[in-house]
Amino acid sequence: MELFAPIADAILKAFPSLEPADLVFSPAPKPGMGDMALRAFLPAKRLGIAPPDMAKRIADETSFGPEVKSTALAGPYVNFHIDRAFFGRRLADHVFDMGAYFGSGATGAGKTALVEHTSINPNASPHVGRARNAMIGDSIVRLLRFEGYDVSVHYYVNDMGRQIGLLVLAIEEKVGVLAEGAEPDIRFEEVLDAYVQANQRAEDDESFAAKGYSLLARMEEGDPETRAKFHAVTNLCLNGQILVLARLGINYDVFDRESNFVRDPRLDAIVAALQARNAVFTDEEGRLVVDLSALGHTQEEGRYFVLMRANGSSMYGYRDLAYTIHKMEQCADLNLIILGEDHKLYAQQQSMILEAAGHQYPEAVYYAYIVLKDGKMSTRQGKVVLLSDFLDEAARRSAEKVEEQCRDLSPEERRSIAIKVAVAAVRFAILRVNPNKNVVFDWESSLSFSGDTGPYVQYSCARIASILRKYGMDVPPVSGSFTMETDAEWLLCLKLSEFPTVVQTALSQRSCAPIAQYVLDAARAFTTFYHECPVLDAATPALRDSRAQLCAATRQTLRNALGLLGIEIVDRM
RNA sequence: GCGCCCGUAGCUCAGUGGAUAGAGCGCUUGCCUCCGGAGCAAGAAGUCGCGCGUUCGAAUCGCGCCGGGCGCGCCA
Repeated sequence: MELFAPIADAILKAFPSLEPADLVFSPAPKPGMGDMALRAFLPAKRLGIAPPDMAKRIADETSFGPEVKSTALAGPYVNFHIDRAFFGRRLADHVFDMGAYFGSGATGAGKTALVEHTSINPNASPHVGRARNAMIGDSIVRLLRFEGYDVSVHYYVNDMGRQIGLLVLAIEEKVGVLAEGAEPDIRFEEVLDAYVQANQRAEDDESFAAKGYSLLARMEEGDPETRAKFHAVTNLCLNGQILVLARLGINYDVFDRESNFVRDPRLDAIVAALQARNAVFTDEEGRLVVDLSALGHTQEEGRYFVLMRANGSSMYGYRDLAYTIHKMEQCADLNLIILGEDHKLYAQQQSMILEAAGHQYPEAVYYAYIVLKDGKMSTRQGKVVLLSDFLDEAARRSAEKVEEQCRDLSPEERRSIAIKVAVAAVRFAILRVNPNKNVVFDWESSLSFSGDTGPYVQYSCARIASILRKYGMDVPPVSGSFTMETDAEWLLCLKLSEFPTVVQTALSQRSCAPIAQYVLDAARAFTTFYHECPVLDAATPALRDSRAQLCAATRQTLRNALGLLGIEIVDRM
């Protein structure tokens, strides 16, 4: 919010050639130096004078209102001593007015967005590496919705391919022939083992691998019996995956099946467009190959992109072209896809091919992998930490804590709290790091409940709830006066006022990591306030009311910010 | 080899041109008759990978190295 708009307006009145964006306010390095500072660099550039001179002119030539008590020059900075209570009142009013929307810039109002994320192969229980995609995607979805976008969340179900063919064979050997409409007699949790075994066997046994290919070929021809087998297996896996992801609060609107895009008529137009550019050829072994150098690709690496095998079956990347066109047709405003960094070249190739045919590729958001201490995870090799195991352990640990802290609550209430705390620990641990950094997975640090963690922030909220319970009303009355005595109160105010800016930063970076960082800063600012400023035992009733309002404003801000991360606040924990 | 990403305290990470580079974990020392100790206060710990440049000013921008991750024609 423009907390300092009254000050900015006064300066703009004195210097009409300045733009509002030139006036950047920030906290002073130390409260003793001032309540907040204005940097003179941008205004100085605008007026073509030296920053220290600009600072002096602003201080001298602006007629400030009574909310400015004094100014002090410090080189290129103007430090302000202001009426803190005036701005505290302004901040609290604004937060209460906006409520659940405090922080939103409403930049998506009237717009639609389509986000594809997760899109795990339906072959086994998801591991925590895959979950990074889902959590990043889900948080971006929450951010876009907060900004007012009408968002549709898509999950691409890769229900084709050799891997699935092999899995079908392996499961049939285990439980008998898969028939149309019948549920396979195998639990979701057992599929990972079957998948690992199937891949191992395909490596060792050529005839088994060949059977996988021929099953895939029948699938692609549209053979109804084969389709039923594939669907039986992929549905089992997809349903299992959705349940695990739902535990993290991650949900989807649309499931798009790859098998629906096999013989898509739109693909013919693409090949025609490539032919017109002389960018596609059939190689000596009969494969249909795109030569991207004809489309402006300059490197030798990634120059060739195979669309179809010699036996006439299509590659994943071919079917994906049709799917992308399908998505783009549905949403013009903002079309995002969350991809692992290993897909960068692939996405570039897809983009070039589509552009050659007059289409566009979505805006890609990349993330680096979560790796184990001894290398990357691999579902195919069974070298994974399963998301469900990870969540179970997080829930077990938080339940232990809640048991000892909340004995007066019912078992159901305690369970609900324990789950929220576990989700907070897991989501926060993943989301707080910059997505393009590798994360080395470590059970202890990602399940920690103390320090820079989601539960630490929830704990601040629980303390606020506790104070407000004793204070006696949910939201303190908005009264005309506001009282503020300490630096801690003021610094908390400043921190809360930064939230809308942080949301815009996250939006432009397409990352919720700044939100996570912000939430920690805000919780720390609150904790300092909490220790230095008694609320219920405040010296005067006016101070007590003001501090209670600050508590409520903090809780609203934390609730909104944590919501973007998919973390719920709790009143008890 | 080529392309993209990363390199900041012992460890995990913030800090996308501005005041003395900040947190957490771990370590040392204190703090629960005091609104919740999942917490707080204090201390020790840094050639911001290395070098050269741009700038009044660089952890931040450019170039070159070094180290790590990912990718580079019939996997998805």
